[in-house]
Amino acid sequence: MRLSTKGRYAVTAMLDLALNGQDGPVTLADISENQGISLSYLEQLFAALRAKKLVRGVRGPGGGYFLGREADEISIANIICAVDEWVEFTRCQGKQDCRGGQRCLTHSLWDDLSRQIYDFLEEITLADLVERGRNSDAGCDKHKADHLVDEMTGKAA
Amino acid sequence: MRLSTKGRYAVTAMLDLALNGQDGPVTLADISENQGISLSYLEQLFAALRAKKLVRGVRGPGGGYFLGREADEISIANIICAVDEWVEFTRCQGKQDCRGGQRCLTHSLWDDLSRQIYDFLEEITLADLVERGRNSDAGCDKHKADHLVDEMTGKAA
DNA sequence: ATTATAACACAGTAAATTACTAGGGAATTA
DNA sequence: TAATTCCCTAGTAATTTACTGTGTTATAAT
Repeated sequence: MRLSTKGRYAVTAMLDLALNGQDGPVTLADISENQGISLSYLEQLFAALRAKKLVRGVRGPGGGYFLGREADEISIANIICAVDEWVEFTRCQGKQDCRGGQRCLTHSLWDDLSRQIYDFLEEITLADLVERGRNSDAGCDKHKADHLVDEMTGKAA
Repeated sequence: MRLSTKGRYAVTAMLDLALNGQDGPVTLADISENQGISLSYLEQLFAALRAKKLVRGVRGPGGGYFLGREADEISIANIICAVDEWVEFTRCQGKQDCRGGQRCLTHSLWDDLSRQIYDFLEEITLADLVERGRNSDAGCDKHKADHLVDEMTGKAA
């Protein structure tokens, strides 16, 4: 599993579609404006999403993008895998020697963990996130985010 | 949250420590050998792990590294955050305008998701993984199976 | 038909990150 | 004293990220 800012761009863009795609397609220009991502980079990301049928494009004036299927049928794992190109888990899988050594065990453990992370993200759909956003008054909870950052960086005791 | 091969290197290295650090310290040279990571790159990673007190170094002959605390007190999130340097979640946190617009909502949703992923990885400790490895006879079964398949299909001479 | 719109496509590129090499030092043990 | 191992810094090739630029094609409105 791989989770980077590129994956975040894809997820937020798809969220944008899920939120605004009810009445007509959403243009990449809109998403670019909303999310602060360059238009051409979005086109690159959407080429990958399109290839996995996660979005459907409509050309011409009044065109734009729709979700490729219902929001509750699109998992976060789907989105991230589409743009973040799956990386092989371990090195010893193919050629390498793996005669019951330490290396193989740690790699096997990593595979298990990686699988767990994937399963976790597979369970969360775009619809889940949208629904969650509706329930919490959310908006721009800056303090919550700050607190989270503090926790990560070990500043908060 | 950010999850890359760098994070994987750190986690597998820490697993190596957890598995082999029972009777004496483990040298980076050993880990380098076991995991197939360059020594100097490991030193770079361990500088970060050391800074977060996740490992403790012992110099001189017979030296090496110990876990900084018990394996059940070290979460996967701890490890990944140590080496993968936390990235800011959204762009609208500081300066940017955030007047309840679409942008802010999607970013807030991403924050929620990011939080969930963190909490998930915070719950899994090194000890959990080691324990899991002990229960499953694991080892190299997958590779044994692969080899079997290869034999069947005549790939292996 | 013409024109504007927007997806679609591809090439190039600056910046950042990854993973590594090189060359030392400092602490510790034999 | 010598070997070992952590520790530190600087440099760097390869890759990825994120973006710019320049188009072409499909469609809708005029």
